[in-house]
Amino acid sequence: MGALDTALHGLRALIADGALRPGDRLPSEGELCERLGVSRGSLREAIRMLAALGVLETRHGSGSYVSELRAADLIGSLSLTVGLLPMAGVLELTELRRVLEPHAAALAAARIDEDTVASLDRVLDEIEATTDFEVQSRLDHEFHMAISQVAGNDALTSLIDVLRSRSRAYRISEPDDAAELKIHSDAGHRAILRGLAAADPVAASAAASAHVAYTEYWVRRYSGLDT
Amino acid sequence: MGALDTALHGLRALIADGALRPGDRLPSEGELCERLGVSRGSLREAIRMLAALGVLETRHGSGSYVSELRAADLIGSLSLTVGLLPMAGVLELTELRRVLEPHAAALAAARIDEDTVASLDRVLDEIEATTDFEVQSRLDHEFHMAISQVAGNDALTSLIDVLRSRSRAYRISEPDDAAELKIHSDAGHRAILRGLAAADPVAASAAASAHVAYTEYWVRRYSGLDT
DNA sequence: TAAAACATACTTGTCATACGAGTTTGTGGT
DNA sequence: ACCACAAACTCGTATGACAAGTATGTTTTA
Repeated sequence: MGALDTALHGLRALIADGALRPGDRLPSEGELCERLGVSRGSLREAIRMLAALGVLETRHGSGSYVSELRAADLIGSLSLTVGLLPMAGVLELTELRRVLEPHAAALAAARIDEDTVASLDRVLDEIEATTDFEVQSRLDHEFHMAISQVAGNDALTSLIDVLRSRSRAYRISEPDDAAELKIHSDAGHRAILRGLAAADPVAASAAASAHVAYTEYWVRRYSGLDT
Repeated sequence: MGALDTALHGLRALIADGALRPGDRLPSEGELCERLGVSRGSLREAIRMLAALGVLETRHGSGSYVSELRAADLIGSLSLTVGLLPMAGVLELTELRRVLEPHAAALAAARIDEDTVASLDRVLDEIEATTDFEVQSRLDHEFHMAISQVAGNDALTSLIDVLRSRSRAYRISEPDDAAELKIHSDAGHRAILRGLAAADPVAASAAASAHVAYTEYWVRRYSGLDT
């Protein structure tokens, strides 16, 4: 087994065995090198791998720390890479959204309170009022994230966030298309919010499903992958 | 911006811009160092991060290559870390399974063919016949992965695999509990397969949902987290 | 006494160099 | 045409050195 694997599995074992718990500071690189029997370069490569996966966090001059190991954070580590997926992969992810977002909407409908409904209503007012694409995109993200947060599962929220981040990166170039998209999108948002306000999981779920399906339609159309 | 970030974003940009496509070999480390203006150590740390996330693959003596960038592979990179989640996180993931596995079962019911049904039937025969926990675990995994593969979305299969890998790691210590678990588990598997064989998405989905719920019951019971 | 300023030790960040290990390639011989 | 082999190239690992940032304890100051 190479030095990098030794360091990687050694560090992972320290966490898995409970010798290092969430929030703990790792021993210094020098001490870890001695204990694991690898050079500092190999050790640092292993630390970087775990940091990329959301398990460790390194602070310059202070040390490396075990993260809180929340499921949402580990899932969030995918956000760096989903932006690299080719179009075919984006469609696979959109299919996951077609399952997860309706589920989140259904859960949210059962738990949402009046204040949150009012808050989301104001967000939709803003979206409908503006023509700035950047503002629309930001508020759209805010709307959907708020819903999945109400659903109460942080891992679900993080996963939906990661999946949505890719579709969000595209923008429609044709003015006519953009206008059509906005009309349908605004209507879809209102339908979702009606379901939430009525505490009707079935209605909210159906509206969310239709909303994702409509997104998928545009992704296919602009990627030239419709069959 | 530090040298590591320079290298990381530089490499990512090469892929995002299409200068490097899936399967391509990266320039040698020496050349990349010159081009990006960082030392070899910093460059290697960046390469390791992308490798941990499933974007790059390095072969000793040959070079580093861009992976196929399949959504399933990127999601699979989580498998190294989900094993580190504390129990509370496992329950969050189980809730995701309660959405995804029924969905996969429903899709599979609409697409499965007779040969696959027969194959799964034999797998269940084996599971029911053996008392070896390791064999049961392996066949159980085989059964569930086959179903999600039939569903036809590799990203979904990979995600379910990652989520299941954590629950799979536990084993029931009490003999009486293990026997009870096996009886219910075997019955659950049969119910799922009946739904698939009948090409009945609703039945398959409901059976899969019950199966995951039962798993969650045991996870809660053995983690002391039931409320 | 309390607070601010400072010096010191410690930790991570980066770089340079060297050599071992594995792969690829081209060459020469059969 | 095939095989054997050597050379060149690539990644893997180790070491040493210094810069940059942080934490801590001490000294100075109000």
